[in-house]
Amino acid sequence: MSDSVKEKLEHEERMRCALESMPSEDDLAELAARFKAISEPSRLKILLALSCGELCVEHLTQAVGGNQSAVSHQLKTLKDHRIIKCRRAGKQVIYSIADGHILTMISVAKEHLNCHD
Amino acid sequence: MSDSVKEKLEHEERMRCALESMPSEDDLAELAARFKAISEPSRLKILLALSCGELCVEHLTQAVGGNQSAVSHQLKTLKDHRIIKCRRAGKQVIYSIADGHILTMISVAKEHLNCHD
DNA sequence: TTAACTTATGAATTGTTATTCATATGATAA
DNA sequence: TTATCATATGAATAACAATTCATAAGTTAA
Repeated sequence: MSDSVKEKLEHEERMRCALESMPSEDDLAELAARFKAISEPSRLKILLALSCGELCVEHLTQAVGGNQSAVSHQLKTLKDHRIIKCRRAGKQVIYSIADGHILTMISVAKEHLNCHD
Repeated sequence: MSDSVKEKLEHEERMRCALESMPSEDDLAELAARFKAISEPSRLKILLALSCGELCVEHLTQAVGGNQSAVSHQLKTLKDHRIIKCRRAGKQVIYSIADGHILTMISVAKEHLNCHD
């Protein structure tokens, strides 16, 4: 079999893989929305801060250096997409990273920074 | 030491961690921009397709089911952020995932889908 | 139950990003 | 060198998201 024919077969095999393993439009939209929730500097800052452990809104506001209202909106966005979760402790609401997958993402992202580029 | 005092100290320790480990504004902006590049349904679709192996533009266009121009713009965005890379093979340009970190991200994302939520 | 504190929300403005269409560029083969 | 195929780009419109300000809602202590 010639190289170019082999290559063509390989490409077809990959296309099959790509088409078969493609998630549904709904799953895809949700996944994309979750990435988008992470992909905003202030919200990413919040997540990096939370990767050290749970924090209340006031502390998060200090950590990201914004104003309280903005941070609260950002927290809502992250919570709506189940990137973070929260619990109440008296007057305060304490936020934390929702699950291990998200933490892995944030860690990989951090690594990426410390890598070289 | 009372529990509430212990907790307060813990929070202060976390704040220190959060503030100290926070990347520079530039790094943060770049990281966020890279997440944003991933966080669009068509671009995510492209990346999921490429996680099966390299593909040319025409095949990618079929895989994401869009039009050629749109896909090309999306590829440019991904390439500009070094999420994907490309090589030319005759008339065709063949795209692939840029590095292992990105592939890990995509894999974690896929897992997340197959998990339960 | 009122005052003080912490967090959340709605609405408006402003800023960003995606998609489309038309066309340009780059590569090959006749 | 021209015709054809594959991909890229610019400019415009259309869709979306972020930030701010004002204010509301929950929680505690006096």
